[in-house]
Amino acid sequence: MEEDQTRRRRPRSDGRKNRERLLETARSAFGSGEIDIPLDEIARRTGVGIGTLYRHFANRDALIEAVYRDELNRLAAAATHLAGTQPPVAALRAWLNLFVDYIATKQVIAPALNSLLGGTDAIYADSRTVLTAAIDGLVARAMESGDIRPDIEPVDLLCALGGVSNYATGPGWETRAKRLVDVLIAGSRPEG
Amino acid sequence: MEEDQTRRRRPRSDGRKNRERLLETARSAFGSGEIDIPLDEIARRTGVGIGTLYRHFANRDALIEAVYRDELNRLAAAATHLAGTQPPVAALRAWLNLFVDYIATKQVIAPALNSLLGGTDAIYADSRTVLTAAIDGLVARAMESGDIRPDIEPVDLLCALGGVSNYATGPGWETRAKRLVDVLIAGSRPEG
DNA sequence: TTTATATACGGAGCATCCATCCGTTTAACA
DNA sequence: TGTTAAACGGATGGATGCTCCGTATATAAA
Repeated sequence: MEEDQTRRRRPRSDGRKNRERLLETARSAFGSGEIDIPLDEIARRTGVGIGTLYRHFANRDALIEAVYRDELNRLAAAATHLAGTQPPVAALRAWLNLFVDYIATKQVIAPALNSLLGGTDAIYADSRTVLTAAIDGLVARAMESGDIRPDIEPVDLLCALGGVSNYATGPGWETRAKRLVDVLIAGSRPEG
Repeated sequence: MEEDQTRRRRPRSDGRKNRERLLETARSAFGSGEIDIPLDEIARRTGVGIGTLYRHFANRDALIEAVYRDELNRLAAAATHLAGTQPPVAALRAWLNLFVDYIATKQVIAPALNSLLGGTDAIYADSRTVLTAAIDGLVARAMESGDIRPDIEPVDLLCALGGVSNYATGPGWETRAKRLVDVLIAGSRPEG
């Protein structure tokens, strides 16, 4: 009794629930610094089998992506809001600082930035679109107003900040990253 | 028959030779893009046992470090040379571009930048010293001449470039990194 | 309510890779 | 040439990612 492909059986309740519980376990583990926690351990803490984890998330990156998808969306929303309430350069600066804060609190995102900013991994395609759209919009606005050179590649600003976050660990990290925001913006102004 | 510790038996010829051959295999593999090649495979291609590889190199990072130690030294020497023959900012710019070239040709160095620029790994202590001394010297010179703000952390420039190299892959990569060199230098000039 | 079946579950098990250990071999030195 | 420190090699253990498939169950139809 094969129905039309478009009309599918409703997702099973236990499936949705386990997915949510896995996400919650991962979020908690990542948030407390256990960025290298084995996937088996996440499954164990959730109280499900490893097979269940893999049915919901194809691999580690997919899990990370799912954990941070919401927050990335919020970051993107902040860009829209800033663009509507602040002058171009101020908005860009504020958002870049937000980006630094975001990485600072979500350390697990740093390794994932690889796939997020530059990778070809299809898993991150959506999040990448969201993130690049945010920075592109802010930079484009600043270019139109003439405050930023027109030959800047917006994503490179994020790459640079990601580099400092990735390579420079330790206490002074955030300060250095925010100083780099200043340098980047100053260096992106039109010459002369 | 314990001699003085300072007078030791000469290193065995097969030992030195195998070490060199392992380095050569690794250099060749890394250079052709096989940056994730298993250590077993490097041993196999060299025609030695895995135990031999590990006697010469404590782990993967140690091997990478050995492969690139010479070239890092050459990069550092270039900094000294540039400092002696060019005005401060020109020297800094030229060296940062060299740094980009260096990463571009030795892609394996990108993952290793982690330990190199910011890690606490003792293996990289020497190379890190060499590299930071090079950039510190160039930046200090430009600060003295008043061409660069005094609050810049020199290594952060390398971190930023490393970020672009790490996250932004693909054909246009080098161009983007070199444009970032311009942005970084422009943004590092004194305000006003 | 009963039945049929798509969907989800669980975890044993395979594959990969890093790193160690230890019995055997060999080059250096007297 | 004999002694011995140094090097060899690969079996092995441990960690982790991911798959496979028999079992269980929620959902929808009868």
